[in-house]
Order: sequence, then structure tokens, then C-alpha cells
Amino acid sequence: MELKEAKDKFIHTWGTLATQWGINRTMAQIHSLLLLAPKSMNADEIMSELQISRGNVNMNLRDLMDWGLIYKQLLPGERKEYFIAEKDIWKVAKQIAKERRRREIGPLIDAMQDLKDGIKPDTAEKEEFLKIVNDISTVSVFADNTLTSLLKADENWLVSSFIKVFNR
Amino acid sequence: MELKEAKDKFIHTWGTLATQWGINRTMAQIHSLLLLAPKSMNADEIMSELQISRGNVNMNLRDLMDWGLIYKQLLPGERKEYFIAEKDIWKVAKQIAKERRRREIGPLIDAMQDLKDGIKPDTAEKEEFLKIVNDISTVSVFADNTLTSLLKADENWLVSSFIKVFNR
DNA sequence: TATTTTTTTCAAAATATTTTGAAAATTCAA
DNA sequence: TTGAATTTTCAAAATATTTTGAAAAAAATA
Repeated sequence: MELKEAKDKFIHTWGTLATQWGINRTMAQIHSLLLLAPKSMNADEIMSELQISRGNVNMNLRDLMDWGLIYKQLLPGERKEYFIAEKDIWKVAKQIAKERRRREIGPLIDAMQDLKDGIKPDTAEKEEFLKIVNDISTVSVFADNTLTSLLKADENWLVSSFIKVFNR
Repeated sequence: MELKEAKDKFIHTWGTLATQWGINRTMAQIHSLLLLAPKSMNADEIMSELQISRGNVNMNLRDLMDWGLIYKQLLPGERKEYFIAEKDIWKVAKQIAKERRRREIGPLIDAMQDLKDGIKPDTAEKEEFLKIVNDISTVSVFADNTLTSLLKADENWLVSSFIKVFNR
């Protein structure tokens, strides 16, 4: 397997997997292209490399910046904007985890809180309902706190603390 | 807010959030309906409650069983199959985490391994490429192991071990 | 300021996913 | 067995999401 072939396979695989986890294919492909690129790239280069439209490239570059996975780079003497990916994979993993926590756990906590606030446990049925809502609330707050604690720590601490926990 | 209203809001919210995390709306709605139901329900009851087709109900009930979130219950004297949700929210959370680990992390580990196996580091460029592949491999194996260890433990151990880790 | 380059927006088109519903397969009782 | 009840399948329809590309906006230059 030659390098070009391997890189294409990497980009394709990353794009396919992404759809399994709620991220769109193009965003993942642009991300992996930049991850493998030795230099920063501009919109035109990404367009021609992945054969996609300018609008699509622009929209996904902005999303990737929102996710904190790529940075804009302004090169002196260049009008065009260049983009470069965060290459530290631990940071990438942390950013992804952080964003997914925000998107997936946050709204769940809020929704359960609204239900708790909006209903009084004045019948047995309502109590039963609130029991479930409370349980979900507890579990999601727990998951949120756990992830938050992990993400605050730096990566070395992260690794070593897990080794400590799971080796005892 | 009355009970019926709160339950509908719960089902609706669960369905909407699910789409954010790669689970389809109907599957989430059926799950929440069964989670809140005092008794097990059959396909016809689910159809009329959620106003969806028989095929859709059938397909999603099977998916929910695959996820280990609901169980089939055969009632004596009844021809129809009844379904009941796992009510222990810790178990539910564990099942969801387990399934997502399998779907999201597993394929990533396999893909990186294929790339590692398929390419020789005989040029500087290839070495650089393999560095990234290796990093992703390491992080995803780490995440996989961490989750696996957590999921093997029972929930009390889970809670207390996290408290230990994060309080020191 | 006017002109050119680059980025952004967004309605329409293309693509992907989900849902339907009727037919086929399966299960169960007599 | 047969026949009725129930579940499953899957092609077509409906819906949702993504992508395009041209026009508008913004930014840089002269």
C-alpha cells in the first residue's frame, strides 16, 4: 500500500465512521485531510482535493473551528485564509469529548430539570414518573461531572490516574 | 403540568435528543413510552399511542432488543408479544455506553490497525503518516479499555471509584 | 473611492434516511 | 393438517439532511 492510497483510505474511513457518530461525512473528511496535510490548506485546495463545492467547504470549516479541531492561519502576503488541524491527538480526543458532552448530555439534564420543576408529586402515578425523571437526572449529572473532571485534567494526569484506578 | 402532558413532553424530548446522538427518533420514542409504561405493551398499543406504522414499530422493537434496552415478555394465554423496558437507569446507561463503544470505537481501532499493517515506514513521509495513525490507535484503544473496565464494574463500585479518583 | 478578491449565505437540487403498508412468512390452536 | 392471528420483510413513498452554486456581503488593494 502506497502513501497516497493509505491517506485516501484514512480520509474515506474517517468520513464513513463519522456518520455513525452523528458527525457529517464531509466535516470528517476535511478534518482528516487537514490532519494528514503537512502544511495548512486554503478553501480552493480543499475543494479540489475532495471534489466538493465552495459552500460546503466553507460551512464545514466553520463547524470544525467551532469544534476546536482546526485553526485559521493568516499567512503574510496571502489574501486567502489557510487552515491547519490540531495535531495533538489527545487534544483532539478531548475536544471531541468536550463538544459531545455539551451537545448530548447538557440538553438531557436541562430537560429533566424542567420536568422536575413542572410537576408536583401529589399522586402515586406522578411520584412514579418523577422517580424515573430523577434517576435519569442523577445518571446524566454524574456522567457530565465525570467527563468534566476528566477533561479539566491534563492528559498525563488523565492517563496515569486511569492506570492507577484500573490496576488496583 | 399534568401527568399526561409531562409524559408526552418526556417522550417528545427523548425522541428529539436521540437524533442528536445518532439514534433514530422513533426508536427513542418507543423506548421512552415503554420506560414510562406501568405495564408491558404490545405492538398494536404502541402503534396507536405513537401513531406510527406496524413495520416501523416492529423494526424499532427489534433494534431496542439488540441494544438490550427492552425485553420481550410472553404473557400466558396471550398470542401477542408484549414488551417491557429495563427500568434500572444505571443498567440502561451502561447498555447504551456499551453499545456505543462497540459501534463507535471498535471500527476505528480496526481501521487504524489495517493501516498500520498495510504500510511500511520506509520513507519520512510514511513515518509521519504512521505517527498519526498510531496516535489515534493509542487513544482509541485507551478509550475502549477505560470504558470496558468501567462497564465491567457494578454501579456502586463505579460511583465510589470515581469519587475516590476525583476527590484526591 | 472604485475595483478585485475572497468569504459567506441560502434557496433549490441531490442524496440519504426513515416510514409506510401490503404481501409473505411464521406461529399457534384446533 | 388447516386457518386465523401475529410478526416480519422490503419496495416505494415520505421526510430529513447534505450539497451545490450563484448571488450577496465583506475584506483587501489600488
